[in-house]
Amino acid sequence: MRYAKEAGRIVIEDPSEFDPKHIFDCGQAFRYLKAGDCYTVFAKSYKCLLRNEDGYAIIETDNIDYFRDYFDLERDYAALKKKLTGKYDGLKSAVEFGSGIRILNQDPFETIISFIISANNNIPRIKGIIERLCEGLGEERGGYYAFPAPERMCRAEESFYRSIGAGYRSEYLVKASRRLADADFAELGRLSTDEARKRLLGISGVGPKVADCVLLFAYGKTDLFPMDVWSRRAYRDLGMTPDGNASRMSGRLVEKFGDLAGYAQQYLYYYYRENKLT
DNA sequence: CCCCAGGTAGGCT
DNA sequence: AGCCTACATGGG
Repeated sequence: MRYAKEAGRIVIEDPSEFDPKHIFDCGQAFRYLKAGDCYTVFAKSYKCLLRNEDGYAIIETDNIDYFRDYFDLERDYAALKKKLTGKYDGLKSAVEFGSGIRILNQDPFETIISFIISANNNIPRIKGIIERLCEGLGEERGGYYAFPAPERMCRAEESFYRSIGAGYRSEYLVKASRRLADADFAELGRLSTDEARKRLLGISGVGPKVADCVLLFAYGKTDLFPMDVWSRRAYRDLGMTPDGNASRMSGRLVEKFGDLAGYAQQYLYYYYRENKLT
């Protein structure tokens, strides 16, 4: 995608491949504030502002290199969408609807913890819990808080996680952060999707769905298809027969879409959830 | 009162 | 392996 780096900001000339609403309303990240068409985004210990200016999309930040990678700016989403809609039926309206989506490259630890919290929960609550988690344990960064490091989270007690509203997931958060306190997150990313998934499934609170979300939203693995209630609803529209087993359905979709499966899932998820299609 | 939300763990067969 | 249920919490 074409963009220009300037002092303290990135200017995206063709915002048809970059729409903050699509990027953040598609449920891959939870730490952002919306004010009109302006977004404030927090990731790891960094912050950026997204806004429109004369038809340009602007990313304002002190950490240009971090957010260039975070927003996956080197990838050609126009080509990717063309491939998806050209090769497969039943994706056209979903891809058009979420045309400005980008799959983020998020911090692995933050993503694991965030999606443990996401289990059997709704997005406004997830956002609130994560916000209180950062306020309680994150480093103060001048007006906002970083996402807490594993070494800090593993020193907090279960009662703290209860107090911020994490409910029964509090026990998972304690166990997971202890497990991850000395983890090599980069090494996990060098494994195959299946090997990395196996490792993630060993973490308390991480099941198949959370593992796939972490692999997709933090490690850029796209030969996977996280199954949830909305993707399930999309299934029959792809001309396939749901058999009730999420693992098998996911597997068949990966066979169908290959390395584009993760992208296909994200367009479908956003389209079906946003339009409340059943 | 009910049902639902980007599911998972533990127990049972 | 696969199926079942409890699980905190808040909103509709």
